[in-house]
Amino acid sequence: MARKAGSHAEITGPKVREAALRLFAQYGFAAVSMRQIAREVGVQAGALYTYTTDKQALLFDLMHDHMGDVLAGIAAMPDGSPGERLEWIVRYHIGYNLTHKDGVFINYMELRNLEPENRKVISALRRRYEDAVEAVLVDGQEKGVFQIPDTRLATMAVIAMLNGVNTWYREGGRLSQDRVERIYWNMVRRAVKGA
Amino acid sequence: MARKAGSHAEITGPKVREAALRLFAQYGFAAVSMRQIAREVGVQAGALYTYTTDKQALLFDLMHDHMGDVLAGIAAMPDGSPGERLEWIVRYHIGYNLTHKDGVFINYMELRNLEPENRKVISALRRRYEDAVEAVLVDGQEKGVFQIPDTRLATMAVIAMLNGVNTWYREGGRLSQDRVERIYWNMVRRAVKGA
DNA sequence: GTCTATAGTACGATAGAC
DNA sequence: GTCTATCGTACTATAGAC
Repeated sequence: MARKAGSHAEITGPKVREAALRLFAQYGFAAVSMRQIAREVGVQAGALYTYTTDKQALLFDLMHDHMGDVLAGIAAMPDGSPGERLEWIVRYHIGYNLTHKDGVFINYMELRNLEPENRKVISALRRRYEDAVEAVLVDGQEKGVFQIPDTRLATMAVIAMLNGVNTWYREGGRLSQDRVERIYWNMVRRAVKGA
Repeated sequence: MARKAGSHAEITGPKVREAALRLFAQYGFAAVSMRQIAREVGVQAGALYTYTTDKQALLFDLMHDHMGDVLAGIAAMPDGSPGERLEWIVRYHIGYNLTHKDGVFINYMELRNLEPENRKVISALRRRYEDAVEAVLVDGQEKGVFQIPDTRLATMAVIAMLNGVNTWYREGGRLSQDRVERIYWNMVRRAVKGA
């Protein structure tokens, strides 16, 4: 116990990632120093480079893993009618975002701090998520249960609307998460149905 | 002409602000140095401090002026029915955002880089904008032309949806700005009306 | 109003000891 | 695997000359 130096690979690795995720989300990638991350973890700055080749790779790995998680989640969408699947997406998106605030925040704030090749990778993953949402809208449109003038715009509109929840929702606030999900589903449902 | 040093207060001041706005929007406040701004303007770094007390004040002034402009715009909303006013807001919001991309971007990305007191000021101005939008929803609700389960959530949902346009809209792309405004108004209209 | 020069600090990353 | 020490660089902001 309490030794100052030793081998802690299984513990330190995840701690570095957790600290970086939290600090990047709070202050922004450019504003956070490697020394600051190290202090949070409880090691010296040099020790971080056992776990990441450099600061850029640390950011990219966090964003990449986040998108993998998001995509695995939406791939598990149950079968059902277009309406049922769209409601599932609304709830999944809000629920996931509220339980992974830091990852969500970084993934849409720090794209510009990725080097071009890394940015391409993350953008492509994000695009896959958008396509999964749009596929449900297209299906509903073809089946005649949705009336959507432009499924691409509707996709972007729905995602932006749902992302907005993270900017104001506070646990223990005026509305429960379930109530928020219901209200948003109500608005989305009406927006994609005929007038 | 071509003198290296001289008095250019009327020219340099605005140039500093324009350069800072553009660079902060592109790379983020924390990632941009005063030297970088100076290089863009064509002066030495020290000369910037004639126009701003420090980097923080430069950011705050840009954000503050942006919000003043936004609020002056929405204060000029014409009279009309709730539906007419909401349509006006949709078009104003999209149009303003697309013609002031950098200011919009900074104002919602750089809040966390403001010192606490400055942040309070900007947050209060943003809140005034939200309140102006909500007032229209409340009016329509009271007049029975809107059916909205929660006007505050609907306000946040509408604003988030409209903000999303800036993330994907490209001039000369698939859709004209007017077409985008129509489609978004169509979705908003349906979202706030009864099913 | 702008310049040059600089004080004082912090940064990312690496080398070598343990 | 982590430490200490450090290289080379960059930063914000200020002082004083012009």
